[in-house]
Amino acid sequence: MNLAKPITRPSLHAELVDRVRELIIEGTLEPGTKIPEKDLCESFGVSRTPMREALKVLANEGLAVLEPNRGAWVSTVTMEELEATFPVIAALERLAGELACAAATDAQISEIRSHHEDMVACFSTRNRQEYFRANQDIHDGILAAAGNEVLSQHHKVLASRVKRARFLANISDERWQQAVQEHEGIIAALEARDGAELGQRLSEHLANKFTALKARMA
Amino acid sequence: MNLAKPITRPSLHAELVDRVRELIIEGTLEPGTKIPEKDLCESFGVSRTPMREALKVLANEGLAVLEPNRGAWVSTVTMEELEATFPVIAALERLAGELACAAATDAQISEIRSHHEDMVACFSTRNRQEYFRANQDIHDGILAAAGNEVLSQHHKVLASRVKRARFLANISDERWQQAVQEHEGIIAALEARDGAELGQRLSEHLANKFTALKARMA
DNA sequence: ATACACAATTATGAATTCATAATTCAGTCA
DNA sequence: TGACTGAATTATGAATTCATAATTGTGTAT
Repeated sequence: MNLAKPITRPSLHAELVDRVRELIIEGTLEPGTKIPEKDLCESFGVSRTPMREALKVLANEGLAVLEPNRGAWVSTVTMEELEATFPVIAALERLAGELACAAATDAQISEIRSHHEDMVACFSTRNRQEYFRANQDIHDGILAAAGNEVLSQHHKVLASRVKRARFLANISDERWQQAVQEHEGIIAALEARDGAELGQRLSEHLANKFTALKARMA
Repeated sequence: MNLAKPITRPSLHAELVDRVRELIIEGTLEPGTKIPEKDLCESFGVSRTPMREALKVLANEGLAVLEPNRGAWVSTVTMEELEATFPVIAALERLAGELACAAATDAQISEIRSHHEDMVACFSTRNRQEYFRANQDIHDGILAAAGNEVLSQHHKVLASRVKRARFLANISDERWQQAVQEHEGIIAALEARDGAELGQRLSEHLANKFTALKARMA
């Protein structure tokens, strides 16, 4: 018999990991600030036990820092951390590009193209918010098309640490234009299913993004 | 005043994460078996709270699987997981090779060479145990020489998931010989500080290792 | 006022307790 | 014997409690 899927209630701590992670990534909990354990417990209507379990997991992912006897803090985003993180993301995206060219379905590729076209439209109206969403959809789409769950997981963790850097959005129009052009090349390589080329372009795209960021900071 | 470092007692859960992780990696806790929460608590002389916090972290790393209301289990090592994991490790080692060639000190390089020579000696006497240790020292050394903490962390998590596959040790003598030769090339590229070459060789080394493993399994 | 000492308060780490779900086991019936 | 039922036991998830560390607040002396 196989009438229905087994009922699985997600545990509190797993739910909290996702919810609090979101609060950190989208910036409601700001880098460098204390994570108000008690307040969060009250907001979510749970006791301290599952919340503290969740904070340990988030600390392991690098989004929180636990100070002995002083509680949990949202980790800061330092230039040194970004300097170390970008190349790793680039390496993973390079692999994702190579795998995606081999494994993507035509439907996946055309879906990625449609995100690309959305993104270009957002660029023409300089709609930053929606541009970033479309941009992320493209990169997520390539990861998904690569069909490697381990790769996706690690990329997600690393991307979450970078995304919190609000100043990333503070891009010059010149660099913005360049980024859109790089994306044209990325889409072209994907549609040609040229894995080496796509990997190369994705890697360079990340490197350029970081170079621009550093220039902007200095 | 700066007479001494502040005293920091590691929290129980952090200590437990490391200790239980070791039990899983070295195989005392076998893949697919139940993690005896109560017994572990008694062995370590702690209550269930910090142990359960540790298990959540290990589950997040992929070493354990939590089944709702049924406790924690050591995750199994499937061929599908290895198939997904090896390319990611290869991508990270490729990056490590590139960075190491640029950043390694001469002392680090000569230390890696000495591990290499140990390894060759172990090969000549077919000492599997020590060979694997020396082999790991080489790869860890390259990661350390790369000087990228984010890279090291993610490599460590992925490597820990693979290391538990006991059958990895079950290598043919032919493949073993080939692996030693590949290592010669790796050391040569490192000493020449040819990053692209080293990255390429490390990546291929991993790919060959996995190909040999698959052949052995089939 | 300002710096300090010390009590009161609060937050944290970890053990314990409690309700509930899963498992084991004895007893019953075919 | 072997499958089923339901009580007893055990394990799990989560709340609560408790000891201790950190912080805050108040009074005192300079």
